[in-house]
Amino acid sequence: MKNNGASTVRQYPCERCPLQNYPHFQQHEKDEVEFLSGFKMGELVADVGTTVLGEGRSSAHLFTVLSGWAFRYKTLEDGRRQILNYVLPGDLIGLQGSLMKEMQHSVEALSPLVMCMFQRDKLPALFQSYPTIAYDITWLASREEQMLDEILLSVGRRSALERAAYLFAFIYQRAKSVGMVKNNTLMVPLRQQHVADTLGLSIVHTNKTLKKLAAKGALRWLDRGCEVIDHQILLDIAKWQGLPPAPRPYI
Amino acid sequence: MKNNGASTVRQYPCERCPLQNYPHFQQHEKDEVEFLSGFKMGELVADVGTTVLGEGRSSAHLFTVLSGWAFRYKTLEDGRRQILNYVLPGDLIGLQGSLMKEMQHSVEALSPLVMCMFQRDKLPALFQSYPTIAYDITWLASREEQMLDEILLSVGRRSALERAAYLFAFIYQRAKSVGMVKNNTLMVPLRQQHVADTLGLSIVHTNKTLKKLAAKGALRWLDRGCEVIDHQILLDIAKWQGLPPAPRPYI
DNA sequence: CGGCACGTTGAGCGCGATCAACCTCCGTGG
DNA sequence: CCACGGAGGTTGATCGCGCTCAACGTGCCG
Repeated sequence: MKNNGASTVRQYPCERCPLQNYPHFQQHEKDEVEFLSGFKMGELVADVGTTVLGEGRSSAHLFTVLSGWAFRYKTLEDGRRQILNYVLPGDLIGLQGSLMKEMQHSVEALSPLVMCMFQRDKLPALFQSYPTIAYDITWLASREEQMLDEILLSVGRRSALERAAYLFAFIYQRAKSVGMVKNNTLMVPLRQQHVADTLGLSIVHTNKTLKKLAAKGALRWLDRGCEVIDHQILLDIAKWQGLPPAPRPYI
Repeated sequence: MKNNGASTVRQYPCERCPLQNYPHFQQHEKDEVEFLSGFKMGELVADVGTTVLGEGRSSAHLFTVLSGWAFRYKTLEDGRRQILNYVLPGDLIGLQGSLMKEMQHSVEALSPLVMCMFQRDKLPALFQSYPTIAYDITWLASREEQMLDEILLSVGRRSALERAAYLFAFIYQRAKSVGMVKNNTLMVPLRQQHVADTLGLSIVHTNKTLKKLAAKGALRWLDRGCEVIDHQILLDIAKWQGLPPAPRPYI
């Protein structure tokens, strides 16, 4: 929950954007890259625990994550927290804050986070001059909505075990598409409290549910975070067929 | 769940779009209205129970609801259903299907539904020629995401009673902004099964929860659907401050 | 008239919450 | 160097919200 664990640098020019390396991502035309170079203000680096964007604040910026993990969440007045979704490389954050008056959710870093920072004011100009990029932004907003649909289905209608299995299967697939899976294994930098707040469960019951998943050989809980070992078991438990593999844009 | 309860007509020219009448909506410039006139293919009228858009199908169209109620939902393989959100006049449906390969959720009419139908193919042209409308579409997508965030928080972290109260307070506010509230009272055309599938509860428990809300004087359950009487009580029970009132676009 | 959709109510059960210890690890300060 | 405290994880006991089962009521439609 730190607020000052952030600093700005400029290390990656858009022509050598690290996101280019993933086959899942659609590449930009030369003129688009040029425009984006001007749209980009620099990079923001955030430590673990830093609140990148805060509910109620009006965000002056729009970000694309270049590397690292984060999560979006909301809280009720009495402190109950719901994690809405996780943020991985290539994901856009702060769009709501750029379009509406203010953010209605917060974003916190789960690992050291490198973000590409854009100027909110220039968004209308982007829509004017680069309709293909505007289309991509809309696509990304629509994808976020689609993910939320799935998550809501899960929280509303799956049992605790199914829900947990879905969560890790979902994260696994997304992480795989950005090269984070090594040897069919993925390290997920979550505390059990994060898992609980994602699934809408108590910590105690989350702990017991994770033990069951571990007993089935799907994952292993470690010192800090957990390791997804068997993706297929998770899919089976969650009765989920997985994400449709499709190329996706980024900005 | 009918599939054929739909027919097309063309009754409202865009210059006399019925949505113009609501002060909540931002009006279009003349040239935008002209373009939208060409983008619009006609109107689609659907009966109660008609599946307007189906999960897995690729939708050839994009719609704006002109009048009536509908809901978006997803189901698990074994039939468990989760209602994701409700669709009211001014809301856009089918955007996911227009941007991605296929729809990942279904939409069903809750009342006779009149929709303005647009051609999916022309969406890129819209982005090319009318960036302000493109911006509005992105705004609407972002608003849907924002609503889902709230709903997910509710399903994940609120008790049954709070959740039910939130649902009706939320619907009340949205309906009010499109002139559906008369005498501080709103008729909601839902069965208890819809409420249950929205809240992630069983029908039996939903029934008991609604009785409690009725006992507190917040609403009244009728033959077909229910009547929201006291909005403030709902807000109090849900511990919710309500939606920030803001002008919104439509297309 | 039967059949169906929808709502209502009570009984009992179980999933997941809460309470309460206790553990290990680790960073901090004496 | 150790003492201490806090964060995170583990485990058992008990509670209770919400589920399931079951029966019955009502109004509507064929």
